[in-house]
Amino acid sequence: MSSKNSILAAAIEILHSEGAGALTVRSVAKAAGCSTTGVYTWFGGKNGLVEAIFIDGFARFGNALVRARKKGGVEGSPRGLAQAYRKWALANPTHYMVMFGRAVPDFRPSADALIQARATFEHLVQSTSELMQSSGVSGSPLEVAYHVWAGIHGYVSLELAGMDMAENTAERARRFAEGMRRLHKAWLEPT
Amino acid sequence: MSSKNSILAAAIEILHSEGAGALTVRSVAKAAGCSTTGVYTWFGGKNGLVEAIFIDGFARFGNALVRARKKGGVEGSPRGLAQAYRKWALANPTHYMVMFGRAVPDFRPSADALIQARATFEHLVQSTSELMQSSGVSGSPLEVAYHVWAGIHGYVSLELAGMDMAENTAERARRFAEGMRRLHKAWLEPT
DNA sequence: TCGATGTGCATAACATTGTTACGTGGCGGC
DNA sequence: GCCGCCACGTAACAATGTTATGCACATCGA
Repeated sequence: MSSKNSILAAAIEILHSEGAGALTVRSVAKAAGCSTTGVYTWFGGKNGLVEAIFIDGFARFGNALVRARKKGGVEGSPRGLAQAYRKWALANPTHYMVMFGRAVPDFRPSADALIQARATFEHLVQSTSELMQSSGVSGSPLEVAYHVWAGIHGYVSLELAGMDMAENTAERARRFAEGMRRLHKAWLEPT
Repeated sequence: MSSKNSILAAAIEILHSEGAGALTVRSVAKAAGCSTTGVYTWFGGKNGLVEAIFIDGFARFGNALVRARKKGGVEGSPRGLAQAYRKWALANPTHYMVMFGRAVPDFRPSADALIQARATFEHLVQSTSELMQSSGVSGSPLEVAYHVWAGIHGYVSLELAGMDMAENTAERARRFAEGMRRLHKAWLEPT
C-alpha cells in the first residue's frame, strides 16, 4: 500500500529530475528503498510502472486545469485553461512527453489508461461548452474542444521538441498568446 | 561510404518496421551485414546514428512537401501542404516520433541538426508567403507559417499519440480538414 | 498450539543493451 | 619492402529488464 505509493513517487521524482532515460527499475527501487522485485510485485514490471506514471500524470494535469477553472472568469475560460495547460507542460516536460510523446520505448498505454487520459480532456469540453452557450456559438462542444486542444498541444509540443524558433521566453509566450487569440476567434466566437 | 549508407538504411528500415524500441546497435549491425563497431566507426555510437536518422527524416519529410509544392495550385498551398504533411507523418509514425517526440531516450539533436530540421519549415514559409502576397494579408510570413505549423502538428501529434477520439479514419480526415479550413481562415485570409 | 499456506521481499542469476579495448588485415606512401 | 593508418571483427565490460529461488512473517484451520 504505502510501498506502491512510495515506488510511484520515487519514479516520478526520477522522471522529473533526471529524465526518462534515467528511469530504470533499479534506480527507482533504490530511491524507494526497496529491491527491484518490489516494482514487480506492485506494478508487474517497468511497463506497469510507466502506465501508472502515465495515469498519474493525467490526474495531476487534470488537477491543474481544475484549479484554473475554479478561479472562474478569464482564467476558467478556454484561453485561461490554455495558459494553465502550457504552464503545466513546461513545468513537467518529461512527464508530458511520457503522456504524449513516446518518451519510453515499447510503452503503449492500455485501452483503460487511454480512457482515463481522455477524461482530462473533459475539463476543456466543459469550459468550451459554457463559453459556446454564453456567446451563442452552435456546434458540438466535444468537437470544438478537440480542435482547441489540438491547437494548444501543437504549440506546446513544438516548444518542448525544441522546434520553437523564438529568441527568448517572452517571445515564446507572446506567440502562444497570439495563437490562442486567433484560435479563440476561429472556434469560440460567433461568425 | 557505402557502409555508412547501408547502416543508415538498415537502421531506418528497422525503425519503420519494428519501432524505436527495436533499434539497437546490434540489430542494425546485423541487418547491415557488419559488426557493431561499424556503427561506431561511421556514426560514433547510437546517438550519432539516431541523429543521422533524425536529419534524414527531415530531409525525406521536406522532399514530400517539395513534391506537393511542385504540383502547384491547391496542392502547393498551405492547405495542400498540410495534407501532404499529415500523410507523411501517418505513413512514417515512428520516424516522426523520433523527430518530434523523444522516441529515443537520452537523444537530443545537436544544434546543427536542429538547424537542418528547421530548414524543412522553410517550405511552409515559402508557400505561406506566396499566399499572403496573393491574398493581401500583411504580417511576417515566418511568424504566420509558424502558427500554421503548430496547428498542423497539433492534430498530427495528437493523432499519433492515440489521443484522437474519432471512430474511424474518415472521421479523423474530416476533422483534420475542418481544422485546416479554420486555420487557413484565421491566418491566411484578409480579415 | 501448531503446522499449512501464502505474501511481500531480497539475493542472485539470466539475456540483452551500449560501449570500449585489443588484435588483424589490407591499403597507400616513402 | 617496409611503415603507418584505417576499417573492421572479437571479446569483454557495466548497466538494463526480467525471473528463479529462498526466506521471514502473518494468517488461518485443526
